[in-house]
Amino acid sequence: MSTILDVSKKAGVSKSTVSNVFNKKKYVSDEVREKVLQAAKELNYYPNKLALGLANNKTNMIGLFLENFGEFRNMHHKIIEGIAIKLNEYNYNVILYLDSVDGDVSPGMKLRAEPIDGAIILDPAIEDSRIKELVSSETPIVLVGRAPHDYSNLCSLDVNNVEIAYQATKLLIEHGHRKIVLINSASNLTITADRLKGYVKAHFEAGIEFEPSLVYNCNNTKSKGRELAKRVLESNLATAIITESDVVASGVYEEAKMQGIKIPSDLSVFALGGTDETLTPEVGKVIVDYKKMGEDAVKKIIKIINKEPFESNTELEAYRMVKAKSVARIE
Amino acid sequence: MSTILDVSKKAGVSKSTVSNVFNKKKYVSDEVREKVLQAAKELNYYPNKLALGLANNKTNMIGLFLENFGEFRNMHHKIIEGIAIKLNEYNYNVILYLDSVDGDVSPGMKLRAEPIDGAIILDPAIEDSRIKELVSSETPIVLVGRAPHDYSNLCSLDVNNVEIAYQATKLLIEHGHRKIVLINSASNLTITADRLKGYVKAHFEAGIEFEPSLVYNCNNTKSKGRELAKRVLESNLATAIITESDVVASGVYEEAKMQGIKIPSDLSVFALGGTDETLTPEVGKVIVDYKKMGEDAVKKIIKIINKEPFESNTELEAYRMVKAKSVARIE
DNA sequence: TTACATCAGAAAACCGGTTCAAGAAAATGA
DNA sequence: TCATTTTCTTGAACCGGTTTTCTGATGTAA
Repeated sequence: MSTILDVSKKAGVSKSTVSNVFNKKKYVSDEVREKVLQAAKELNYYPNKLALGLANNKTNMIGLFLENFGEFRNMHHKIIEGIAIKLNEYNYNVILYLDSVDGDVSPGMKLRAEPIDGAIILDPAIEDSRIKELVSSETPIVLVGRAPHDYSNLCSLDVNNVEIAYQATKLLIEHGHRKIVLINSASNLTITADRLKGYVKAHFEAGIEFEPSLVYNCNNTKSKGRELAKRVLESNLATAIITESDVVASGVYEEAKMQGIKIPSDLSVFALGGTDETLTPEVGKVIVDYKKMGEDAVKKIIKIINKEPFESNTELEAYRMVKAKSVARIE
Repeated sequence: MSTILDVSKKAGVSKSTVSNVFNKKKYVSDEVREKVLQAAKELNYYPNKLALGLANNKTNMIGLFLENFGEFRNMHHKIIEGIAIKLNEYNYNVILYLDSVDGDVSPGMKLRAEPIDGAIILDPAIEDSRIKELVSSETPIVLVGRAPHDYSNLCSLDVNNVEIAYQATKLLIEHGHRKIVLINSASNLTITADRLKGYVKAHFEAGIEFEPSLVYNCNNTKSKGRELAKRVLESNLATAIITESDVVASGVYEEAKMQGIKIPSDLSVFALGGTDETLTPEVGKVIVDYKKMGEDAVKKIIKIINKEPFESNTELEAYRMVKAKSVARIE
């Protein structure tokens, strides 16, 4: 690769002049400009992005942080899609970071001086080392999900998960269910706390005692969902299962089929988060527009970077509830 | 953010000594090392990645290039997933680039001096400006898909799309079909040429004349697939449709439903590429393990970067054919 | 005691850009 | 014609690291 120095030599001018030709910050005579452009063209010159980033303290890169569970979920795919496409419009690129929420950082090894102008963090955890580190390096941050309490000043956007879990639980209770298992998300996430809150609230309002042993945690994978479903179904203690996503719900479906349990006649199922993928019978669920969430996250981070005014906490309406054939009335 | 200079001052040593403490390239006395580590800790110091990249000519970033059609397909999601997770194992990150295949580059504007150690390019086109530019900047490259002819020396990996299209077409011919529409991928892609080749070959072998008007091109989206399906179904000229993906197939399904056309009794459908998403009736298709493709692409690019020996062109077996209920015998 | 390695650490050059202060040449004014 | 301003261009410093070269202090052998 040729450098600005190569161009300047070839054109017989100084580095600064070449820089001025490209950045148009100072007036350069037509004659000199032509020489420089010609030289640049012949040498196939493009300014090195690292050097640009170092000099300008700006990289036009946004970090997207998601935890590495060995597989992505549909939700992640859609958010990545929304973010990447939207960032492209703003002439930014996205860097994916698959970091652990509770990783420890030793000096000089794992680095948090990343070449990014801002960070979008998915699945914020209650104790989240990623947030801690990025805050300490003063990187602009947008959280997709609720902020943990010690960082409630951070910019975030989310659907109202308390409300969603509340509505889902209420729906099942209204259908006569009393033993409702909740297969919640991973226990360290803020969303998990919110969902539990809604679940408990619905029970409380209906005068049903909250039974902690009916609540499980699951790190979002189909196999883990299936494993939990197996335990639940074998113990025969529930008439309904609320799952944290449609992926986990499909694990429940599979396990139910194995055990000859019919949905919804023997068991009702409801998924708290999902995309528009289909199961048979169609599972009742809350469909969230994750692509839009990603797009909105981008709009926010760009505003923060450009120091424009922005709404600190946005509650998205980007979801709708599907009351489908997987929920039956009992008694 | 504190810099190496801040640390060196605080520890009362020179920049180079701090660098040596972290890189362990030269012996530093225990006493001095302790002082430096202490200072670094107090200042919460991490080396700046841009500066590292500039000095070392190595960023540990890989560019993933995909074209921006406004939406990703399942295939893209899975490949991104495989690439991101695998790269993480090698301690690399991935940067997404949503560039146009035929974009033009003006000096100083669009840049191709990206901070990446290598590039993985999806959906290579027959005339592909991304490849051209990256080759000219001597970036290590892996193509996911077949290389265009003028770049046949590039490293690539792909399933055998000629064979897949051939088998699919043959299957339909064996079921008695004579008017088989091919809704192929976008006309500028190498995969499109390969699929057409297989389609033509099967016709030739069966002694059926190839009819160009039965071949359509489609840029991979459901809506475009549906639009084409409408034209095909209204003209009533086919007994079978081969689509380039299950996404397009689902567009065909929707349109068929609208027009009261029954699959497979009125129309057989076969998808050339897809993931394990389900349609009803299950569509006959070739399921490709795109996640594995992504992983293999990573292994290759890492080998190239590390100058280890590697296989230049890999034909993946990461697919299987599903002969499902969407294909019926006619006559 | 002198001669010569050895060694820890400092200083300076470099990676490839931007930017600021300053200088030379041209243009303007008196 | 000379002083002053304006216009264009340059050199040097800077961004934050690494690496090569250099220096001064110590250790060892003759």
